[in-house]
Formats: sequence, C-alpha cells, structure tokens
Amino acid sequence: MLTKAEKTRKFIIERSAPIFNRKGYAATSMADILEATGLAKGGIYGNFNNKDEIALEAFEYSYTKLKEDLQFKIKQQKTTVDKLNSILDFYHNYSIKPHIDGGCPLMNTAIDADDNIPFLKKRAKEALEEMLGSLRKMIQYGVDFKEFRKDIDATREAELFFAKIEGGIMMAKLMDSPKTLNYILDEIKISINSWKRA
Amino acid sequence: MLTKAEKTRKFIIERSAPIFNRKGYAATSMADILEATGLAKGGIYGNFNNKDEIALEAFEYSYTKLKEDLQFKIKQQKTTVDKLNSILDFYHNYSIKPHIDGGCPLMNTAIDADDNIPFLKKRAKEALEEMLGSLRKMIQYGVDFKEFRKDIDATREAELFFAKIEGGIMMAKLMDSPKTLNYILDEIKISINSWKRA
DNA sequence: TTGAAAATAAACCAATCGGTCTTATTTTTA
DNA sequence: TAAAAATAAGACCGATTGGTTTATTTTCAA
Repeated sequence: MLTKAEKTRKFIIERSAPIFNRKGYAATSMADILEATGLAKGGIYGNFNNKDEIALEAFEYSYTKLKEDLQFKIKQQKTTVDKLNSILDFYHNYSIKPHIDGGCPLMNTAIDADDNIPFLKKRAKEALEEMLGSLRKMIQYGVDFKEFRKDIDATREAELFFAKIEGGIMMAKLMDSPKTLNYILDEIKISINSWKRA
Repeated sequence: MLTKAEKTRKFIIERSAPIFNRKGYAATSMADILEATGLAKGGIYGNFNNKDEIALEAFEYSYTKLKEDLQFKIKQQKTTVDKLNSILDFYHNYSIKPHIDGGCPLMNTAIDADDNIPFLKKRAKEALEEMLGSLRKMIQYGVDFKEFRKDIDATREAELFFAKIEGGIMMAKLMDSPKTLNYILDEIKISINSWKRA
C-alpha cells in the first residue's frame, strides 16, 4: 500500500507532467503546479525539494508511460515484423492523440533542455539511448532468427526508425495535420518489408 | 543607407536571435538581451514595443538566414539532383556547426511555441510551408524536365525529405553526435538516386 | 551654429518568480 | 484515546520579470 506521502507525490507528478511536457521547463511555473494540483505551497514543498526535482520526475513519468504504452502494444505481437508494425500503429494519429499531452517527451525535452538545463538533457539522452537499445535488440532478434537478412545493421536501422518518426511528429504538430507523419510511417513500413529474407 | 534607428534594430535582432533560438521564448529574458547588446532598457524599448516583437523578428532573422544560406549552396548547382545533394551537404555536420546557434529555428520554434505562443507558432508554420513549397518545386522541376520518373510525388517527397532531416538533427543534438543525422543524409541521398529515370 | 527630433541611460513600477517558515491540522502509532 | 509524527496551508521573503517614465545626450538638417 502507498503511504499518504507517496500518493501525494504521485498525484503531483501526474498533474505536473503534462504541463512540463506542453510548456517546457522555464514556462512552467510553480503557480501552474499549484493550480493543477489544488495544493498550496506547503503541500508541494513538503513533498519535493524544488522545481527541478518535480521537472525531472515529471519527465520520468512521461517517458515511462511512453515506454509502457509501447510495450503493451509490442507484447501482443509474435513476429519481429508484427512487433515493429505495432510501433508504427502506435504513432498513427499520434499528433492528434499523443500518449501524453504535449506529444513526445523525448523530443520536447531534447529541444527544451538541450542548451540550458543539463540535468534534464542528461536524463533525456539516457532515455533515448534506452529506447534505441530496445529497438536495436528487436531488429537484431529479427536478424538472428532469420526473419531479416543478415546484412541488416540493427543499430543503424533503429536510429533511422526513431529519427524518422520524431521528424514526422514534429512536422505533424507544427502543421496541425498528421499527413507527413503518416507518409513517414508508410515509408518505414515499406523499409521493414525490404529487410525480409527472400 | 540605414538610419541609425534601423541599424540599432538590426543590431538588437542579430544579438537576440541566437539567444531565443537556444533558450526559447520563455527562458529568454530582457536582461539576457540587455547583456547581449550592451544596451539599456531605453535602447531596447525605444526600438521595439515588447519582447514578443523582438522574438518574432528574431525568428524571422534566423529563418531568413537559413533560407539564404541554403539558397547560396543550391544556386551553385545546375541539375536537380545536384541541388538536392547540396542541401544534404549543408546539413552535414549541422549538429556540430549549425547555421545559427541553437540549431534549426523551425524545429526549435515548433516545439517551443506549439502549445503556448500562438503568434510564434503561426509564423513558424508559415515558414515551414514556404520551405516545403520550394523543395516541392525543386523536385517537381526534376520530374518535369525528365531528371526524375514521372510517378514521383513531389509534395510527398518534399515532406519526407524535410521530416527526416529534422528528426536527424534532433537525435544528433540530444546524443551529441552527428552519427544518426549522417545516416539519415546517406539514406536520403540513396532515395534521390532511386527517383532517377532508368 | 542652432534647434528639434531621435536615441539612450537608468531609476522606477507592479506583478510574478521560486522558495521558506511558522502554524494548524490530519494521520499514525502507542 | 492521547501523544507523536507527518502533512499541508498560506503569509512572507528577496530576486527577477516585462515594461514605463524621465532626464540627458546624440544626431543631423536648416
């Protein structure tokens, strides 16, 4: 069972995460967090040392949710091809209905924190590395178990896979249309098929 | 000749643009701009109405510089294939040495302004549309003048071209390595070749 | 050379920033 | 059920925010 303090911490993070993800670190004020939680300063600072700590845990929350939502879809598939396609399916209409308000926390934090907020940038980088690692393993599994040709470079393809999706999300967000993202997803789907053994 | 006022405006924007591009709208304070220009408040507010106006012109400056730097490289090439490749060349090592401090102003502004700063988001969207328009025209020219197969969808390819590059830039920035961006550029190069007529 | 306009510095403003601290209340434990 | 401990409210703090005003200096045409 969660203690009261643990529940409150969790509650504060759940409410803060979408705000940080939408507005970014600097634009999110403690007043925003008070409003979103309905708590007063004592309630917040009794559970967190400072804004940085909330921002870091908020990123953790948004990233973990992304990971878990993806894993939920992936687990339902058996073959590597189907698993990869389930990721593409996850991002279908992602710009309209993202897994958390504000869109991909990796990209948002990458851009928001890159030149100014080292502790957040560091964590986002680690998260991206983890993400790429699972994707690489998945593709390599497909190679090792003869689904894909053995000349497929899993590391390279994982990086390309993710970069394309992120680029597509950015375009879709800015253009207020999922069109480009869907083009990207279509293209990745084709390239996955091209990895298949003859 | 520029009047004194025009010179001062230009000077303020030149100094502010990299700061806005690096830190984003909210994190950039008027104090930052005073420091970067060496001017006092009177000097700034005598030339601009408010921070928003500076931020908007700063984006304009960063975007125009991107456009001009690209056009300079493109103009030197004759064929569409060479022109497109010169764009790829422009983005080679872009993450290490971007055309302006902070990297691509389109992506930075897209993420920074998307959910919070409508006047900036609107301008970034227009800029992206313009960018995609020129790219589309360029590819279509290649189709019309028989460099590319006639089934090539210039609109689609322009969007894919740009989305991939932006995704690559984001990854390169976050990972502190141009590796993924270069993978992306290689892949785009191959796809350009695949558009060629037999 | 002079006088009006343009440009600037810097004091000043209210509002908001992140954060602290005391006090009251609620929750847990004995 | 009472004492102890955990928790939260909200007044308060100095610093900083974007922006204004005023007095002074600079610029340039007549």
